Amino acid sequence: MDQATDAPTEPAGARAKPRVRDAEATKARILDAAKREFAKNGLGGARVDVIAEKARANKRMIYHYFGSKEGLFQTILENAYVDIRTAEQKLNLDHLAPREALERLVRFTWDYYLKNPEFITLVNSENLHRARHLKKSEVIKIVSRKLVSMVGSILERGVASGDFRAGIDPVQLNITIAAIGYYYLTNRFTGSIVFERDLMAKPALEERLRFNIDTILRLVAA
Amino acid sequence: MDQATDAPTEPAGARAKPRVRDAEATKARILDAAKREFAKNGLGGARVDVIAEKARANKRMIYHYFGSKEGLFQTILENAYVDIRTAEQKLNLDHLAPREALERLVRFTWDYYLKNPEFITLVNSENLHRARHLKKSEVIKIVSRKLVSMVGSILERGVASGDFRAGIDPVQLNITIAAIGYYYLTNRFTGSIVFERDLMAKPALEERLRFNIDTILRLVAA
DNA sequence: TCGATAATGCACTAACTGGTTACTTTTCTG
DNA sequence: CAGAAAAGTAACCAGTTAGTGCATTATCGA
Repeated sequence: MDQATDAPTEPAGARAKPRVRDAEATKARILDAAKREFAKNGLGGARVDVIAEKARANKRMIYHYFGSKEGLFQTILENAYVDIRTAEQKLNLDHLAPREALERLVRFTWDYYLKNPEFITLVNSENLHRARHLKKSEVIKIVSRKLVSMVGSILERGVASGDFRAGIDPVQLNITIAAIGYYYLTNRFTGSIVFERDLMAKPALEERLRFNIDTILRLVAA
Repeated sequence: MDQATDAPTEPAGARAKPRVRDAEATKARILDAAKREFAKNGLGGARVDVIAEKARANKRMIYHYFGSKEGLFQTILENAYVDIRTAEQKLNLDHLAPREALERLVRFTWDYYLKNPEFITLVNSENLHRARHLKKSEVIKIVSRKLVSMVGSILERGVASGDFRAGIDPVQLNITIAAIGYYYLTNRFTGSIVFERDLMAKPALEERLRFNIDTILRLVAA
């Protein structure tokens, strides 16, 4: 998706000819534009014409490559999940002390949501549609299992080292780690009104991250 | 909204004449139908014609009473917030021991989300629209302050009694209590796929509530 | 009982929406 | 270099959408 495809109008360094037509680049531009549009307006609110325009592509191309608006959404959603799960795996937490590993995971989850706000909105949109698209995906389950087992092994190591208490369900912990960051950020607009403070101000964000790390460490502490 | 208005075609007990025309009842039916539709499909996805039909009212009535689709949404959103905040105030937690009071609040929040799933979806929809409608509301701030001060006083009492540690921000605690329930329920569809278990099965719900109470009590414990 | 007012219904529209048909242009292969 | 295949375009379509103009009907106070 973010491969180094040349802009279609300028010549590449290696290739002599400028590719005026570049299927991969067009596809990538469509996916990028669509991710933004779906994130901004949801599946129902996003407009195919707008996506085509922002992708500097013809609407027909969207139907050529992705079949339908929903097909496009499904691709983007699947990519979004694979992206975050891949990034998590790269954290390499196995060689860290259990408490340190858990803190890193909480911090990563928070930072990822902050830097990729479209992930949250896409997931929200998918849940509004009762996970209709995700149901069809097989790759989701595979990458998700890795996350659960990752948290599971941190918990195990923590129990063995005496840092964590026993009997904690990795899935519940996983959900909680996601929840305390996700909720804060997805509801940042209503939250800022309800609590009468700018939840997205830098000090507020830093305070929340500290609070979240604290919450999780207290939750697992022996 | 849920006042005992007579169905427009049947005679009331006290009133002799059947009110063929009943502005309040029509309004109430529109609000009820709209709440369901907006919750099911979001602001963008909801259809005014469908709302009118389900409310057994003419579409013209919606524009007569609420001005626009967005005006209708705003009314429903405001009502939704007032409803939950009112229910919270009725909990009367002041005379309970701090730990007991906090557990009750976590339990109430969870139960409320479970019984009123449309609240979550309405809030999600409003955040997709950057709280455009909530911004215009004044009553929201008033009812929200009561919630924050309620949690604040539980915390104070807990610190005084030696049950809770000092220095916890009531707003952060509030957000966390909401988050651990809200996230689980709003993402129940994708969550059930990602974690390969039915998150809405009765034992799963009970387990989650127990886990959430535990999370909050450990978070505040001295 | 009458007339003002509020409630209601029908038919309409202008703009939009996802999706398609028919066509042109570029690229690649033998 | 021919011509097939792939990439790309513009105009269009049928169905939908929020919103309205206007006539009608019920209610209620005087």
